Amino acid sequence: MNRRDEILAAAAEVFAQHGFRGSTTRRIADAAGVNEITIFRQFGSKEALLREAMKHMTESAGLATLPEIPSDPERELTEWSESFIQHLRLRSSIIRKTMGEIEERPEMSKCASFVPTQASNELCKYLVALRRQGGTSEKFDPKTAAAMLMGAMFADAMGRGMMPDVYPQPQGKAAHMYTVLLLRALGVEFGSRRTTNKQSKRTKQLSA
Amino acid sequence: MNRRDEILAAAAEVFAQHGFRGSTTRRIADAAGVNEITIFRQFGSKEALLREAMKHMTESAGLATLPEIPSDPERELTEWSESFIQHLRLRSSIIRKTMGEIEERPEMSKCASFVPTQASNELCKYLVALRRQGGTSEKFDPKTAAAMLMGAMFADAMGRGMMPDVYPQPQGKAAHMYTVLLLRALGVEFGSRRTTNKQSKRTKQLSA
DNA sequence: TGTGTAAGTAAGTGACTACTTGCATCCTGG
DNA sequence: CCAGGATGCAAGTAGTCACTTACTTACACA
Repeated sequence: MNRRDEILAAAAEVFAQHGFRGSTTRRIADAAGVNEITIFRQFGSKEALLREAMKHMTESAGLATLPEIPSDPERELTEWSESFIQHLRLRSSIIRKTMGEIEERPEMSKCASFVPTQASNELCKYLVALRRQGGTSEKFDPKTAAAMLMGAMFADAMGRGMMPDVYPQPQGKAAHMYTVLLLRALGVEFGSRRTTNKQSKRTKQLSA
Repeated sequence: MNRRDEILAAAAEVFAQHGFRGSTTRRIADAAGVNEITIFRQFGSKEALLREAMKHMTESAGLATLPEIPSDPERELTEWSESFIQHLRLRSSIIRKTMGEIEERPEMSKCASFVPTQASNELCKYLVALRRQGGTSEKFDPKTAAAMLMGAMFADAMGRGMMPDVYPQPQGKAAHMYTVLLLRALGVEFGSRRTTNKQSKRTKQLSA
C-alpha cells in the first residue's frame, strides 16, 4: 500500500521531468528507492504504472468553485483565477509533457482534458449567471470569454518560465490583471476602483 | 545542398510527430529517403541535426506585422490575430513537442521563444500607439493585454484538438472573437457595430 | 582518363531498454 | 514457531539506440 503510493508518486515525478520515453523503469525505481523488479511485480508494465500514476494524479486535483449567485465578481473571479493559475503552475511540467505526448498516447487525453473542461464549465456557468443578473453591460459569448481568461492563464503558466518578459509583472498579480481585463470586456462595473459614468442601460434588474 | 534540406525537413516532420527521443536516426533517414549514415556524415550527430532543423524552421517563420499608426483597430488586429493563430495551428504539433522537452533541452528555448516574443512586442507597440492616439478609453497595461490575447490564441491552438467543446465556435472566427473581447476591455469604440454613449473623457487628443 | 566528393551497403559496437527467472531475505499473522 | 507474501539481488534475454568502420558506387570536373 505505502510502497505502491511511493512508486506512483515517484513515477509522476519522473514523468514530469522526462516524459514517457524518458521515464525508464530504472529511473522510477531509483526515485522511489525501490528495486526495479518491484515495479513489475506491482504494476505489470511501465505503461500500466504510468497510466495509474496519471489517474491517481487527476483524481487528487481539487479545483476551486465559483458561487452559484455572483455577488462580488471582481473578488470572486480573482480568487478563482488565482487558484486556477496556481494549479497550472504547480503542474506546468507534467502538463507540458502530457501535451507533447498526447498524439502518441491518445489514451492520456481523457486525463488531460478533465480538469480544464470542468473549470471551463464552472466559469461559463458563473458568467451566464452574472449576465442574467444584469451585472454585465456588453454582449458576449460566455464560452469565448471563459476560453480567453483560461487561455491567458494557461499560456502564462506554460510560458513565463521560458520568456518572463512577455508576461505581466509581478507574477503574483497576473491572475488578477487578466481577470480585470476580462470583466472590463464584459462591461462589469467595478465597485470601488472607479465609478464609470455609463448608467445608460441594463441598470434595471440588479436584484437576486 | 538539396539532400541536406530534405533531411532537415524530414527531421522536423519526425520531431513534430515523435519528439526528440522518438526521433530515431532510422526514422528520420527513412522519412528523408536517405541512408542513415548520410545523416551522420552531413550533421555529425542526431542532436546537431535536430538543432539545425529547429533553427532552419524558426528562420522561415515570417510573421504578420501591424501598422505603425492604427487606423481601424478591429480590422487590423483581427487580421493580425488570424495570421498568428494560423501560424500556431500549423505548428501545434511541433510547439507541443518543443514545450514538453524544453526542460531537458534548454538550448531549444531560444528557438522556441523567438516568435512569440517578437509577436508580443509587435502587439504591445500597436496597443501603445492606439492608446496614444486616444483610441482607448480604459486604463490598461499593454503587456497584460497583449499576453491575454496571445495567450487565448495559444491555448486555443494547443487545446482545441483535444477538447473542442471548450473553445468558441466556429474555429475560423475564434481569433476575431478574442480580438473583439480584448478591444472592449480596452474601451475601443467600434465604428459600425454600436455607437456607445460614453464620450466622457480622453476625447481630447485624437490627433497623431 | 583520373581524381575527389557525396552517397550507398553491410556489419558491428557498446550502451541502454523493458521485462524475466531463480533464489535469498525479511516481516507479519496465526 | 512457522507459513506466506512482499521485497531484494544477480543474472540474463531480446530488442533498440546512436554511432563507427570498411568498402563500394555514381557522378562532376579538369
